[in-house]
Amino acid sequence: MNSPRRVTLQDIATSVGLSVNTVSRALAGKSAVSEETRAMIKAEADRLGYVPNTMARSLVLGQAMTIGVVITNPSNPFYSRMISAIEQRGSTLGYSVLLVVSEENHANELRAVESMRRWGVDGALVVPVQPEVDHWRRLVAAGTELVLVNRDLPELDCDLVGIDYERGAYQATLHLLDSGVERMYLLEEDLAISTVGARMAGFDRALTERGVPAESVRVLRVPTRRRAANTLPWEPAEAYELAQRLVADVPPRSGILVGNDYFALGVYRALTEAGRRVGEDVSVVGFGDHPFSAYLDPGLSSVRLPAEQVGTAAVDQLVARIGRRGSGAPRTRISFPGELVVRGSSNHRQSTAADPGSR
Amino acid sequence: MNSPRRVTLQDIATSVGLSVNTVSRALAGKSAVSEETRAMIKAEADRLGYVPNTMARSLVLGQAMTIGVVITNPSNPFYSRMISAIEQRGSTLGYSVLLVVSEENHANELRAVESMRRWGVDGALVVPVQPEVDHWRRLVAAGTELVLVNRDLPELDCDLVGIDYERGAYQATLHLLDSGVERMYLLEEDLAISTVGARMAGFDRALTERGVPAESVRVLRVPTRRRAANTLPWEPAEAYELAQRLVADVPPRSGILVGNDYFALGVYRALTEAGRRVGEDVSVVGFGDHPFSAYLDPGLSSVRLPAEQVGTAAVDQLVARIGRRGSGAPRTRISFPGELVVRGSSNHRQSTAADPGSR
DNA sequence: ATGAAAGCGCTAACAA
DNA sequence: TTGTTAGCGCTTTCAT
Repeated sequence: MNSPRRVTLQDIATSVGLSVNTVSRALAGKSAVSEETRAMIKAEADRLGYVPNTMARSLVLGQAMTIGVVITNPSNPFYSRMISAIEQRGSTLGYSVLLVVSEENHANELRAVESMRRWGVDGALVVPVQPEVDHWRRLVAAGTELVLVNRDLPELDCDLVGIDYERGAYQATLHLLDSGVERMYLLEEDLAISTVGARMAGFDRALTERGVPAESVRVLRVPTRRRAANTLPWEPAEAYELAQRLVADVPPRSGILVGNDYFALGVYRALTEAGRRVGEDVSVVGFGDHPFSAYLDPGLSSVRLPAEQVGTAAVDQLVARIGRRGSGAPRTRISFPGELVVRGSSNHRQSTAADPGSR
Repeated sequence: MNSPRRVTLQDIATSVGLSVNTVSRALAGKSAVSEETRAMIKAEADRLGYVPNTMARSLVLGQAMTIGVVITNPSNPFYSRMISAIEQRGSTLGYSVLLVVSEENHANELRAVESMRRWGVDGALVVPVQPEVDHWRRLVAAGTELVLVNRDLPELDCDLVGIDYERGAYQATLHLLDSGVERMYLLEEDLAISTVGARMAGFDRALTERGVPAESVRVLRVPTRRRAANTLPWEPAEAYELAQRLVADVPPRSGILVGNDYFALGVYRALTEAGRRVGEDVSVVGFGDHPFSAYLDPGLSSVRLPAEQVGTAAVDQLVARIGRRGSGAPRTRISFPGELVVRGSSNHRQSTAADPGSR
């Protein structure tokens, strides 16, 4: 009933009548062991069910073989897909993943830093909550390699792997204007993060380029207060309420760009309830191409974000950093393009819904 | 530039001119230290920026202070919410989370077991992929406490924390029949997992209870093959294709119960394209109450699943087990009820959409 | 090719 | 109250 003590190198050594050292080298595939002894030792290790103790190994080697992952909100499909990719890529490279969820909460980030330091993780992949950087600096100062993911922290001098939101927003805005939109709205998250700024910049650039007058443009921030402990920070409900108030103002030939597809849900409902038809007199484009977006009616045009690529590249970047520990290599910034997927919500010319197979 | 070596107990000891042991006890809050020395040591620890080395601590204590979490697919909102809850609850109780993502893939589960054993995690929270249990047995035999989450493994004698899907399906089916449905369809995942079986059982129970003739009932399995590496295992696309073929057959006053809300997306589209109106001549009810479900048009009725409660309870159960290590306490099974949320998709009597605020 | 010894950073038993 | 010793399981000198 009671679980037997874990098998150690010592157990194997005793069993085969050799020293711990030899067993260690045999199992590690080092050279200085005769092939027959090695085979013998391996067989015995198997027989006893030996599993190396990572903690002991890490302690002596001084490397944890672990990367810390600090995510704000796994319920965001973008992050959940990223987590999968990170974990898979990490394990391929021999790293385990220590996960901390910040829930957009600073206190949890402090907790994360604490945890990373205690474990002595080799590096951390971080989606930061706030512009504040002190705690991250502390982590870096302690010798942990840090790679920011998706959100940038200008004050922090370290690698970033993310998305080119500026360009994504630029293209999406152009697309809306090209499809005949005359008035533009931008609904954005009310968070002080780089992604929002980038999208706003791209939005502005497109408008300027096309000479859209300022009075035809409105930027609105969707409150991100939480309704309850278990709700998403980006509630469609918030966008819905905001859009409800907006709807009366929104003339035909309007375009609404929203910072994430959840917001589009609220906008759809507000418009539908007001008797407006999305994709006909009002166009909507979102960000993220969430799993549901292709299946809304009409299908939601959205900027698809390559979450897996970001996750994989982030791990690669981090592991590369770990490899050349504290070499002071200049910081790298990788950004992947989003891909605008056009569907019925912004397709004035053709009124049919987009092919769902296209997602 | 180069990161300084980590501060150890030894460093503090040298600095204050005491032994490592005293420093250890002072910092651990043990009794046998005078209050002034303790204060002095603590101050020095702070000054030097001491952070305890968890690995060293775990190695000597023989407990990893870590729980392994094996999840099939974080992109499922149910699991992503659960992951958050698990991580938060775990950290409250002093446990870190080592995450492995199986992606519904057996090979990844084997990898997970390997990883858990190497790290010597104190316990693991597992959403199993397959009925096969050998590898889990191995993990348990190695002394790791195991709690199954959401999906049961009848052959494995260990704790389970999940959802009462049988009852959820039973109630959802009764609800459909009560709203005037005469023909019933069940679209289920094509996976050999307990949740599917439970929902089918609940479905059958309701039908039997109401005396619905067998010829008025059809159960269909939605293929779960993956279209590409980055797609969800539960593609709305699969449900869509299946529903397309089904639509011609589906008479008015039909009810469709689907195993998860993603499937409902495909069903909605198929019905809409065929000119059928969801919630009028065909009712649909899903499972999971995903974030988008309240915002579909009409709102999707769905059985809400308390993911956070499941996650929290699972951690509590696991930690309790860890506390009474190998005491051979009989296995526990906790299941939380789902809550049917009725919206426009199954509300024949009232044709208006449900209040979106209700989610 | 193999073994002995030392030590990673920490805690626990036992002395003093 | 404090210090000494030993050891968690492993790897890495340095001998042999």
